Amino acid sequence: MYSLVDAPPVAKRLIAHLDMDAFYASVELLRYPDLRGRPVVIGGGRDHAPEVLADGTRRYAQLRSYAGRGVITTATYEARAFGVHSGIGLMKAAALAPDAVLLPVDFDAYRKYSRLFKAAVRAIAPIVEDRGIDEIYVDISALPGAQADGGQAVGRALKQAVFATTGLTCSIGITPNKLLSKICSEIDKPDGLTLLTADEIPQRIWPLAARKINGIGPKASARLEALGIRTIGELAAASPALLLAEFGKRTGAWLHAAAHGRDERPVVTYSEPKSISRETTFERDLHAVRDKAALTGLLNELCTELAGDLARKGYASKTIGIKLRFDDFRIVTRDLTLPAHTMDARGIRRAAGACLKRVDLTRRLRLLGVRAGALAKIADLVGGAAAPEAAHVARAEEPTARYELPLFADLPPDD
DNA sequence: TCTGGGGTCCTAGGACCC
DNA sequence: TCTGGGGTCCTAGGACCC
Repeated sequence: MYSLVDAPPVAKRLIAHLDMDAFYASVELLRYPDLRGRPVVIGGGRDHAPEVLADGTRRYAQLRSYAGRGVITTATYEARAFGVHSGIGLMKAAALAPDAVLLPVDFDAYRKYSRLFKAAVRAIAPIVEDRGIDEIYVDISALPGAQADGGQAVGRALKQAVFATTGLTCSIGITPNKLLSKICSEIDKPDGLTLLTADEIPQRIWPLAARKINGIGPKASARLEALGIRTIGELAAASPALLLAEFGKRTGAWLHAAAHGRDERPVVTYSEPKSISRETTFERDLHAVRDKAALTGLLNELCTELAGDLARKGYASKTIGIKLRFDDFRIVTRDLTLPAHTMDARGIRRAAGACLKRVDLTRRLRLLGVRAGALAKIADLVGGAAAPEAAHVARAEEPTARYELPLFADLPPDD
């Protein structure tokens, strides 16, 4: 038998969630420091970049001058004071804050700063899980000194390193798991550092809205509200039987565990992509017959871009799908599993065309997308003995001469 | 003048096989 | 003739996240 008294202390998990503050907007402020302190929103197309005047000063586009279908990607905290936030349409935002500055999105710049801040973190704490361009989870359990102060010093060091490398602030939550850390990183935004232990859950987590739990979205929170459950504490107090009856076995059990702050998911440092896609919303709604040429051109473009993405990332796809959004916002998807993996624009285009034929295209379209799923690394496919499917890879060089493009045709006019 | 683009995961039914 | 089930793949839709 082991003696519990003599056993070495078991290291508790300490997980950090690091979230960059108003990331895109903050990157833009590095470039345009004269905008600091002003309401600024990022979004829309390419046509509202600042204009440099003869005297070297810049003239920025104002939100009131925007016309189009874009949404806000990020807003500075000054802009958020007007009630504008990510996700809302720029037209609607213009009504709320007409004088706010509007800047176009520049993903290349954001990706650059994303790489920089993640590298700064990894230099201190190598176990990092990517959660998109502006946030990460970090397992700091085994870092020197972390157990002694619950991660306080490590958290400060991470913030300091991120700021030193990028000039940007972030907010960090440090708790025993990802679920709680995600909640805590938001508590003291911007530039916050929030530590929480399991025994503090009732006082600090339970008063929060159930919607704060990552995974409870608008639908689930509405269903909870219908049950009289608004806070995480009320969710924790709800009978498991009720949750199971309302949400099913899996989701019901998860809701109960989450409300009690239980989450054993590890920090995952690498995962293979499951799908790669391209989609575009048109400037105006298009009709399959009347706008056939435009739609065909856009589809070809999307397929070509998708093939480029696959090639660049080194993947081939066995399941090609399309996504359509109609003028009434209804979304339809179709997909097709191929006999062999492909990475060829023509092969993708052919499969997308076959998918498209299975959709009623009477209504006008707002969005068109193409997706490549069931991915395999090209190296695994064409590689050595461990690649039984090698013979079935459709190469880009393969002739596809017989293929023609009968898309968006053979349809009755709608008016 | 509503509502982007790129993802993941889950559910559920039918086909097909054992 | 009826009854039974498990497992996997494919497809479509939906919730949710950044």
